[in-house]
Order: sequence, then C-alpha cells, then structure tokens
Amino acid sequence: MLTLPFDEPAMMDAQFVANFPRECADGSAFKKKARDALKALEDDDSERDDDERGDGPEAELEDDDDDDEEEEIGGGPAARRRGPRKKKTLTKERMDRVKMRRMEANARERNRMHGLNNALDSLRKVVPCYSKTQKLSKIETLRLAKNYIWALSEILSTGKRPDLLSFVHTLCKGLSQPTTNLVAGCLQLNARSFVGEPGADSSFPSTRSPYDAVYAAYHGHHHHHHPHHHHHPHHQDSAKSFRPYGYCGAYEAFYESASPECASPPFESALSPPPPPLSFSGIFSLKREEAAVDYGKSCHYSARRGVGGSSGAVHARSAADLHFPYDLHVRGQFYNVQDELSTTFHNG
DNA sequence: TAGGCCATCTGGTCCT
DNA sequence: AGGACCAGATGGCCTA
Repeated sequence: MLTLPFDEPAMMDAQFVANFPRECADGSAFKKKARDALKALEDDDSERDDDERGDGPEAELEDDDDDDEEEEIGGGPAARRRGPRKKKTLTKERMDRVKMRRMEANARERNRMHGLNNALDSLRKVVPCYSKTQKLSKIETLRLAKNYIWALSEILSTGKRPDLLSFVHTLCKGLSQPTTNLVAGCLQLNARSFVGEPGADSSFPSTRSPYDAVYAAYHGHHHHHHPHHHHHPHHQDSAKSFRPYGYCGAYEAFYESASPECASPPFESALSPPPPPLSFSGIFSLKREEAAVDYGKSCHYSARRGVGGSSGAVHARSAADLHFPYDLHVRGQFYNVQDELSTTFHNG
C-alpha cells in the first residue's frame, strides 16, 4: 500500500513521489498507484479553500485560468485577442492528466537513474578498487575505470610490464587524494616503497598484489610470487618473447571484427582535467586500515564477470588460480583470454 | 558548519 | 503525444 500519509495534502506532489516505494515506480503498478494517489489528491483539493495558491506548475495553470476569466468578463472578443495567450486553458481533467504525466515522468526518471546507478555499481566491482563499505563516488569510479582501461591497454599494446609505481601512478591520475589512498591500499602497496626508504624496492610489493595477478595473467602462466620476481631473468625473457601486441589486434582476435576505435585511447579525456603530478608523499597520509579495503573478497581479478556485450555468462576463478581476469563470452562461445593471448603470442 | 555527494524533481529538448 | 535524455535546482546526509 501507499506509504505516504495522504491526510497531509501539502506533502503531495514532490514529497509523495520522492517517498514513493521504488518497486512501485515502474509499469502499470506505478500508474495504478499514481492514479490512486491522484484521486486522493483530488479529494483533498475539493476540501481545500479555493484561495490556496501553491508553488509550481499547478498554481501557474490556475492563474492562467483566472486570467482567462478576467479577459472574457472585461473585454469581449477584441480584448481577448490582446497579447499572446500564454497557455491553453486547462480543464480539471487536463490538469489531472498533466499531474499524472508528471508523476509518471518522475517515476521513469527515477528508474532511469537507478539503472544508471546499477551500471555504475557494476563498474565499481570491476575497477581495481572495490569495497562495499567504502564506495567510490560516481566521478571517481569513472575516472578510475578510464585509467584502468588505459593502463591495461598499455600493457597489451607494449607487451611490457610497467613497474608498479607507474601502474599505480596511471591508475591514480586525476583521482582525489582519498581515492588515491584507496587504490594504493587495494593494490597492497608497501608504503615504504614509495617514500624511498633505504633498502626498499619500489618496484614490487611485499605481497602478491592484484597487479601481480594482472601481469601474471598477461604472461599466461602461473606466477609464483617471488620478492624479486620483477627482475627475475625469467620474466625478462618472457617479456622479450612477446611480439608487439596491439590493442586492436586483440580486439579483432576475439570479436572477428574491426575495433571500434583502432587507436590507443587518449589518456586524458573530458572526464578530468590534466591531473597534477601525483604526490607520493601524500598517498599514505591516510590510515592504512582505511585503504586496506576488503580486498580478499573484492579482488576483482578473480571475480566472475562477463565481457563483450550484455552477456553475463562467465567462468569462475578461484583466487588461487589467478589468470587474466577476463573470460570472454562472445556469440555463445567462451574465450579464455589467457589462453588466447598465449596462443597468439606463441604463434609468432 | 561548510563542502562533497547523492537522490529526486522538474522543465526543456529531441526523437519516434 | 509520449518517452528518453539532460541539466539545473533543491534538500538530505555525512564527514572533516
């Protein structure tokens, strides 16, 4: 049932719609309830004094009606033609329809925004920093996603593993300081590696990080963590064994069609102004526990996901079996990106 | 308390 | 006519 107290007519319109249950805000269910609400409103209107003049379109329309009356009474046909008629005279039925449409439009708009927010939530779950307790803001989510796409496409196109510092730097470009902290925490960065403490190696974290997972997956093989794996000859060789692999080529390999945009994406976009140089000293200004979000369960690299259209079909991955994060589901077939990459790389 | 973020309402515009 | 989309306005909530 309706949750709004209809014995308070002043609360109607905006307040009513604002409090309308989300489930009711779509389809015929909403329309029926809106009609009921409208009927309740009419009943209230009939009980109210006629001199009540509220804000908004309703009052405006009623004023127009009054003007019409004055013109007809005072002037006759000639006076009636005087000046542009602002609006059509609204009958009560027409006004009701206007109100009705407004409420339905509000409901649609609400639904639309909810859909947008759901999509944004989906995006939050696949960017490198996801926390149920500390959600990224909308704008930060978009910025981080842009940076993430850019960083991954760079890895693909260059075939090189950027050092962790660069990776984080890229991810954090244009982000606010708190978000930067969050991302750094998500990637399990060792603070000492950034402040240049003697003996600290800024190139790799103290524990296996999502970054490692991405890179390991990119290399298409299991990747046992080693504190100095970045400089391990094996990895150097692996990297060298790759032939240049273009973003567009990857796209076409999976989609059998041309990439919609066969060029490396420009890093900067309208989403954000050119970011200032990242202040590493500022990265860890926040408490570590703040940044250390529930990475264990949110580690998106092992999350189930669908890529390539609206398909939700995916393969499950365990955290212990980290490969390239994406399993593509295209045209009814599953493509394990890791395998595809390996095949592609080793065919040359 | 100011500022950031958000949800919602609203009117305008464009499209079907 | 009606729906989708958009941007501005507004008020609530939260945090530093």
